[in-house]
Amino acid sequence: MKRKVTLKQIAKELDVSISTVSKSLRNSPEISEDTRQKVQAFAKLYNYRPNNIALSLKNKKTKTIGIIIPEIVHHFFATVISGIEQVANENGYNVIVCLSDESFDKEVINMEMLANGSIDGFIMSLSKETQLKKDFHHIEEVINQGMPVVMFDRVTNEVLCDKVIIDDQLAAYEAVDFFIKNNFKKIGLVTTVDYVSVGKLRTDGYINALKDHDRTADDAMIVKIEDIENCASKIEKLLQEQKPDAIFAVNELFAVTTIKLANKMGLKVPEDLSVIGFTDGIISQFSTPSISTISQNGIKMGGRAAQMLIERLEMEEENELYRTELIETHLVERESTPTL
Amino acid sequence: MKRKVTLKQIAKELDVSISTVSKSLRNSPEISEDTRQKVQAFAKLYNYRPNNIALSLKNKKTKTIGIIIPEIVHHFFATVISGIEQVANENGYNVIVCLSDESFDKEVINMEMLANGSIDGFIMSLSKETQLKKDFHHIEEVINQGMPVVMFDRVTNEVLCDKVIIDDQLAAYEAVDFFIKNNFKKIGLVTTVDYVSVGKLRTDGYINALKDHDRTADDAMIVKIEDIENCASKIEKLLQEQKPDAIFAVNELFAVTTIKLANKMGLKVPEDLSVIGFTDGIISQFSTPSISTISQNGIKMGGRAAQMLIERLEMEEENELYRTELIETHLVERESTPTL
DNA sequence: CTGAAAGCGCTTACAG
DNA sequence: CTGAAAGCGCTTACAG
Repeated sequence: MKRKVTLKQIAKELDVSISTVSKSLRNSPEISEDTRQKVQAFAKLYNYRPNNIALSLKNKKTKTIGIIIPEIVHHFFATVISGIEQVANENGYNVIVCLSDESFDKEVINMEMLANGSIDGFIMSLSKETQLKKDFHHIEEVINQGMPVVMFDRVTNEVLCDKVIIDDQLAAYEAVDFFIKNNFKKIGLVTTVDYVSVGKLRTDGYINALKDHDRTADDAMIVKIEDIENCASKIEKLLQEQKPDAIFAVNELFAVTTIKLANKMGLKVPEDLSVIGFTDGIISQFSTPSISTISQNGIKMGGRAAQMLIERLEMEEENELYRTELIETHLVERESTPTL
Repeated sequence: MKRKVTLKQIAKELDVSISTVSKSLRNSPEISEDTRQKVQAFAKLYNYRPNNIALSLKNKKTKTIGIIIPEIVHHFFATVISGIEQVANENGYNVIVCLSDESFDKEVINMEMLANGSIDGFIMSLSKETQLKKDFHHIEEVINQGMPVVMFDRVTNEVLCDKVIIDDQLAAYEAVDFFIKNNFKKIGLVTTVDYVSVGKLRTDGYINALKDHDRTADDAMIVKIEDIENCASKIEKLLQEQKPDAIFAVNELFAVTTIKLANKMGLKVPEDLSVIGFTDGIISQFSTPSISTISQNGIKMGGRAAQMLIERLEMEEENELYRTELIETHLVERESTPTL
């Protein structure tokens, strides 16, 4: 076992000072060609690499980004991480990932843990519980300490910081508009409870689309789901009692569940019922029928979030001007909507 | 903006030494009740938190685990991370995630980056390219420097370290055995190229199961896929020319693709063709028909890997005795196999 | 051209 | 009971 070698050890072996070794390795012109070469050769031989932790302490920069997301076993969040990773790596940053499990307390604990010097800035998406409580002290505090935060997807207006989102309302509007333009009469909505920010926005988009076409949104056509585990009965009821000819679902899981339930009831998709989901994930692609959906490019979102954070980290002066970037979406037509 | 406060600042404010502050906060009995209280009150007021980086440098422990995986946009790996996270957090560790993107070079770079003091140990699964090249120097080196490594899923015998895997061969054997016992005659295999370790083992399991029942594995019944993008034609050919009544696929994607192709050819699953996949992921659960599969509990795998790593990190003396743990698997019967 | 000193933020053995 | 010193591994302004 050969432990990692330090400047100190090299200095001792070569009988020079630590400063000399350090400068030699950084190619300082202060040092004579001769010793520089000697030191570099030795360092190479022993495979010297500077200790990241020491550098972090010295520079007061860790070159690592903290990511806090509700869940990782969720295709969308996984793609976002992937996007962040890529841009981070290109810029010499690493990422440290913490999961809140949709819990406010875990979100707080994780943020505090990382905020104590482990990272340079955060990229995060709020947990459901945080959105419900509307308590953002932990985030405000971190920002107040001068640590930049970029929020994505599940964001809040109550915190001033950079954000990257899609236009959830518009995207939902377009999905419903598609149904209306194609002569669907009874358009149902399967959405989340209102405190989930993106769910609420998509619900608003649905309602607005109907309004703009002189239809009123009928509460009976709207199912709001709190807990994915127990969504079946509510959706079934909607299908049975209202007999919609189209359903807009605010995520993949709701969409695929709707299709499965429809199948069980003897309804064919898309012949008897058309379905549009949200988030172009693995389920939409591979289920049968494949599901038409609003694309939500997680890779791009993550990439933009990382760029925004890194820009802010490497900015000369502080800048109180925060941006909110929109990632464009579009409707991906697949088998769950008819080809017209 | 109130920057994070340090011991030094507290010491100055309170007109005591840094040592006194440090000891007070750690409740050292060396310090008088009086000053201890004073210091603690002040620290609380200013929300003092020790700097992780400074602690890491001092203790030569970062309390963070490095994870290197081929991809994160892959349900199985996401569940493993989730499992690691949980156990890590319970033990006061954070995780830093790097993706190799199936590339040898990225795997090497990421490992070197993290090995320079950023983490205490690795949990990793080999990239395809690494498995193809069979070059494990980067891993050997890290281990030689005294940094423990735990490999999971895609492992190699050529590196001595702790490992956590499933019995891929046995699991595949059981899937094929299920087919044989239920009187399927023409059992096809959709697998990866041989250099992917888990693919090869599953292929072996398939072959052994047939042999043990006095059947010979017919090469024409086996499709080995290099690149998921171009697998369709090969699978189609198998279905058309060999007319199998059952297919064992070594992952979800192969399984769902097989089913979709079969559907396109007018074959019904499970009536005309039974399919068993591998990895109990989101696709198997939500596709129509839902897919029978060998479960592969990623949460548990990740959890065990984290436990093994943490145990080794917190062990008193070095221990050259490495363990390989098996996570049990079982066949999850769903709609893609007939209920008998 | 080389090296001693100070410092990043902390801990702890030791002196007073 | 308190504090100065040394040290984790590094960098850099400064002295010689």
